[in-house]
Amino acid sequence: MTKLNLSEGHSKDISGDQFELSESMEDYVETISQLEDRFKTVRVKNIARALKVKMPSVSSALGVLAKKGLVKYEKYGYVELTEQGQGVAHQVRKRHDILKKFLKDVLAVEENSAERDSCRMEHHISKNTINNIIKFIEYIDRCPKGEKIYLKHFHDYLKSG
Amino acid sequence: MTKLNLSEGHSKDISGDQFELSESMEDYVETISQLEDRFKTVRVKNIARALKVKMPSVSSALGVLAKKGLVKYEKYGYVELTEQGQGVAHQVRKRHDILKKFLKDVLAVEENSAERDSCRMEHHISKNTINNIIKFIEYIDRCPKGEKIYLKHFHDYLKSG
DNA sequence: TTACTTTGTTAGACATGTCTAATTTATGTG
DNA sequence: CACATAAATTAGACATGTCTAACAAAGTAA
Repeated sequence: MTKLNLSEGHSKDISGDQFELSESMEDYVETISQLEDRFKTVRVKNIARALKVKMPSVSSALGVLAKKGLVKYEKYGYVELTEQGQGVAHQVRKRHDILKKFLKDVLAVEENSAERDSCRMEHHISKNTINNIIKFIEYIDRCPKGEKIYLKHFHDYLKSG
Repeated sequence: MTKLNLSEGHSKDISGDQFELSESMEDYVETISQLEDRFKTVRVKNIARALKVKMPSVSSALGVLAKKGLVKYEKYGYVELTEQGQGVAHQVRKRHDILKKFLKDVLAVEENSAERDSCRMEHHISKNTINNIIKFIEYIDRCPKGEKIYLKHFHDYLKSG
């Protein structure tokens, strides 16, 4: 099970709606953030490959994100998220991770579907709903054991019918 | 609580992906279906108002949907879903209703957010995930009482913190 | 039938986001 | 240094889906 830092106090500001980013732009920010984590230096080519788009699409997106102040970006150079960009990325990734954890651990959706669905749904989920999902996971994790047993029953039920 | 027909055997074919409809086109089909239910005769103007778009957008969408064989549509006349269109509508609405019920009854998301979120997420949820959600609701509805009590505890926990 | 109102369509602009093809910049090797 | 290769950009096409403005059809009422 993926470890999630649910106690970090992100009950607010998890939806990242103060930047009015399109689904597509959220994906770029999220991907850049993941690449920064993995490789320390990020280039147009890497983003393109990760998102399965061509390089001109990335160039164009970086223009938009730079104008919004979310990436630092000099032509032909490396790509970096600004502080604000990192903030947005954090929110988006958190939504993604929570959703995925929920799908896997509670609804017993298998890895592939959970990843695909959380990728797509993360852009369309409200603050309220994400917060309740966080609470749900917290609740199950914290409560003595009854909840986990019932969850286990459910997962068995899924298999046996 | 909304009554949902979960026993009708829609474990398959709930995602409606055999028509490759865009989010937007799914919304049109869903809305037309709802209007047919409510008013028996559907016109461009009604669709426009329901979806908060202008009439030319509806005209254009109807052209696309007619070409795909999902609506019957003669210029200046009434709009009707074909059999296929009704099939798609049924799938989309089912996804919507299940999602909304889940958000409300399990996660205790309040009506407005639940409606908004299910509207947006319904387009991005896989067959697998929807099926597990259906099973989850079934499970809770059918099991003696333990599960409902834990759900109640969770909802209390949400309020009290 | 004629005039008025409502409804709907067409034409064309615009925004977003993608792509290919052509060009430019950067980089590495002799 | 000079040239080949890889990486990135620009220019421009295309698809989707929206809008406004202008026009056309249908319905209503004298």
